[in-house]
Amino acid sequence: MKHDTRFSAMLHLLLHMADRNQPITSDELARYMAGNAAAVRRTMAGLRAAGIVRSGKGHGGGWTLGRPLQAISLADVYAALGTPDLFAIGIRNPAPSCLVERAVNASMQETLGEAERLVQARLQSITLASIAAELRARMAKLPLNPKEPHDA
Amino acid sequence: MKHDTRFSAMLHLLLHMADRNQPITSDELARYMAGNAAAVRRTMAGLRAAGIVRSGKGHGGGWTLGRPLQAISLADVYAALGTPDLFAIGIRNPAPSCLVERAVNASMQETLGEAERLVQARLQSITLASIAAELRARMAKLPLNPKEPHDA
DNA sequence: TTTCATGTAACTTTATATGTTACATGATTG
DNA sequence: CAATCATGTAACATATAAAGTTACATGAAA
Repeated sequence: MKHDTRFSAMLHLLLHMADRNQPITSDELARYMAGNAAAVRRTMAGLRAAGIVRSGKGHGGGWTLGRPLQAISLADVYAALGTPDLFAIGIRNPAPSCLVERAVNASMQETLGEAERLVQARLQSITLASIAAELRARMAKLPLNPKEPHDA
Repeated sequence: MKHDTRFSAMLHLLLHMADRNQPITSDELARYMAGNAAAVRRTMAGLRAAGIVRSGKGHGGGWTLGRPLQAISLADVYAALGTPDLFAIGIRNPAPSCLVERAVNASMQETLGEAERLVQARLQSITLASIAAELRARMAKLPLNPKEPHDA
């Protein structure tokens, strides 16, 4: 089954936007994710509606963050995308009259529901700032590069 | 995103097979799940390879359970289907050179991985016998009622 | 007024489960 | 043995949704 990669892509782009004081155009964002500018605008539209990003037209236009990284949880981003289906598997008939099938549905829904709540709780607890912090920690461990002094 | 309903469908069919001493034909199973006999055979093929079901040709042929309900965990069934993708969402680029994207991937994989382990543990702990037991408990609560037909 | 960039609609492409058709294989029964 | 039944499997069609693509209108900046 084909994956929905919008969530992953948006997180990536948001972090790049945070790294920049200037607005970034859809074209440049599309290059970051090896994708298409129209698709960027289409997907980002939900984030704009949620106040996560802002967009500007014309010269000097493009996309900027709508609020600081620590005020954007992964759950915010996920919800802004319309809360896409989390699972690739699902029940075949949601309202069967067959009691056997109802029992199967109940069992699956219990398990998947619990997993979904776990994911939701995790997404709420992680902000873009957390990921940025982890990113900085990783970069500190890399071999010397011109920008950073050596560390432990 | 379209759901993969094979897991749900197979659980349903397996429980019906347990209710019957006789083999059930693909045609009848297809009616249970409002589906197609060839699709039943195709999907059930994996379960047969795993020893969960047996099939017989010709007169009196059809599908029977390969072992008792308590010896079939939901994880067995899931694995027999080829361990289909659990999540509808995924990372856009599994091996990016961009460090930002790597950090995003790591974060998502951590969360989804944990949820997947939870689901896997649950599926291992639930057997078809557990579901059948819950089903019997539900039926005991119903008003007395002669047999009901199945729906489509 | 020219240029740049978004906003959005419409269409195409792609991937995958599922539906469908067809026929070979093999088992049972008369 | 021959007819019938049911699976085994291949091949192709369909449906759906993300993602790619194209086109053009809108609006802002220089």
